[in-house]
Amino acid sequence: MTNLIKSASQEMRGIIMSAMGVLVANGSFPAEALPAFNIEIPADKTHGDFATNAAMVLAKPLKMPPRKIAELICSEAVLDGSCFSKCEIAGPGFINFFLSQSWFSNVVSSVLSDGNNYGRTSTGNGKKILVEFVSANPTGPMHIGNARGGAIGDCLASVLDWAGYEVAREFYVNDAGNQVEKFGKSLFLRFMQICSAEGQSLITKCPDNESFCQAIYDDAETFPMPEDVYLGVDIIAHAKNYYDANGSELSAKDESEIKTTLSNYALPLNIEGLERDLKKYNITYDTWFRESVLHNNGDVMKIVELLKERGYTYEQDGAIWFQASKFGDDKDRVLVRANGIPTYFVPDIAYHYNKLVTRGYDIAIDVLGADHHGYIPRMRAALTALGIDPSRLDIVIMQMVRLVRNGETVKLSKRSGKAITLSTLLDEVPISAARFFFNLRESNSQFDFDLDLAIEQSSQNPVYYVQYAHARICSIISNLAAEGISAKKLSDEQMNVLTQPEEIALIRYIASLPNEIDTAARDYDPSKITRYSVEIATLFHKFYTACRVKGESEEILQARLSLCNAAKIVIKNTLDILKVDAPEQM
RNA sequence: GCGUUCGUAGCUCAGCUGGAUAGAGCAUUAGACUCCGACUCUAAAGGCCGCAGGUUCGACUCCUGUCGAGCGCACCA
Repeated sequence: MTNLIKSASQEMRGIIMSAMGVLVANGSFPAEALPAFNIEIPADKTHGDFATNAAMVLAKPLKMPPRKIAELICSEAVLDGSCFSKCEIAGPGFINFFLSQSWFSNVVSSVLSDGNNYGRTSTGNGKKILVEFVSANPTGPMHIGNARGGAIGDCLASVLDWAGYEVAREFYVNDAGNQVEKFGKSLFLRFMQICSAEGQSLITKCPDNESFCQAIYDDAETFPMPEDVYLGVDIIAHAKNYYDANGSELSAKDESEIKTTLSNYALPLNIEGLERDLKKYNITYDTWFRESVLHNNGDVMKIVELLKERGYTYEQDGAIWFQASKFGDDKDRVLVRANGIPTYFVPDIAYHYNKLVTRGYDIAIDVLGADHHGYIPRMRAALTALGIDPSRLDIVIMQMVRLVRNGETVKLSKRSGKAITLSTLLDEVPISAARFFFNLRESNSQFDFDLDLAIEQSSQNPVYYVQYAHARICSIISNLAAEGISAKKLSDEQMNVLTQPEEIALIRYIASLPNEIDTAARDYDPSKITRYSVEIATLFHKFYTACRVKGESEEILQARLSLCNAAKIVIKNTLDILKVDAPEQM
């Protein structure tokens, strides 16, 4: 739980505050409330490790030039016994503070003692967060958008865990409602086609299932399908598999029974498939929450009743409406259709009610595709109407992924039967690379997934760059071990020989990991950690070319070996957050 | 039309919720292994931060307008 950047920054604030206290006491500053000032980390390290704009914000109320104020503050700043070695005035009136050598040494020893927990913070204070992501329809395989959602959601959950939240991962299974109806209808139609004379003759022509399914799919004239059903070959395959196992007997039953039977047969298989594919992608969920539960236990209708009781519903054209516009939504929304069936909105409210009230999570996060962003105000409106603080629901929107192959965008369509599935993607692209790639950018920016590039496994994919840094460190350590040299535990004083610019730059960045985790958690942006890992690898590679470990004097060698071990820990920890392998050799 | 996300180097993107001379990677050019892994490193070149106003000591960052792109705007989910 060490965050040396944060504690240094707090120490600096204390120094400035007491300096200003002295100045007020001796009459140099007025006793009135002084404006708030910032402490920041300058991009340019010649401007110190920390800088404050205190003198500049004071200029106006004190009617004094900022540099003059800065001089006064600096003259009263007591650095003895602090982690700072000096402070100076620069530019228009910034006061720049420089960290002492012992601070840097302390960073290395702290990392070594925290080990695989280095970077963890307690910012979340054990708040319970539920992260729901992917939640793909169980009516078909997952596509590339789900792959992005999976990588983002899973890593976001890790980041929050590292930031001290109590995190659970959940998959919401839409195993009820309209799309399941549609699923049953699609299976029914395909099953009847298989049992038809045309289907039977095709079976003799195509003995293996793969070519059979493709043949039916391709021949839309002989085997026509309506617009509003699922057309993918996976549907045909389910129908064919059922047929292979049970024959055509079912086709004599009435339509609704066929639909139910086939749906009950195929849906569990699909859900197992989702679980299997996600596991392959290194994602395991704490819970798989089924929508059907909410229908069966009466929660869905209970929501309608609750909203009615509170007086936020009305009837119009035979439907029951929710006054969403009273709570910031664009317009009112239908809860129960004129035909008596609730819209998807109601079980969704029930689901969020279940998360936040029944199960008592402090915060629920949904990772959703950009095509769902319009749904946020309506869900917040519903929560507000139910007396739940809507800020407890946070939505992470991820923009669409465009798949690029040979420089051309591949049209994504669940219905075409040809969409690239998560499973086939992982056959082509290494899992680590895919996860890393999908977390390289903010979720809220659209990007092109260049299939050729990802498959190529070239060094353009930064995951290899980071992994190489890790392997390189392991190699240094094992080379030294072969000579009988192992790392010793050093005191901070012994570490004070780490003064080269490359060493200092590396240590400084190592020290910022806890901060980085906090901001990634605050912004719900795991891509910050991905970029952090690339940067730490860069700084290590630079250190490596500038500073030798092997062959140096005992004291330098040991200090650098400690630094290598610290860097290794940091790379390993960040890759763990991303669930990317940290290989010892490549 | 309304809402929403976005527009930064030739390309792909950072820029820490207002700070100092706007940063990386790829691509281009020129260099570095008798030495811990060259899957690496050093350097050059590359910019009206979409455009126009405004707010202030100070704007890529905040506000307004405008142009361009993606995504939404069902008694579908």
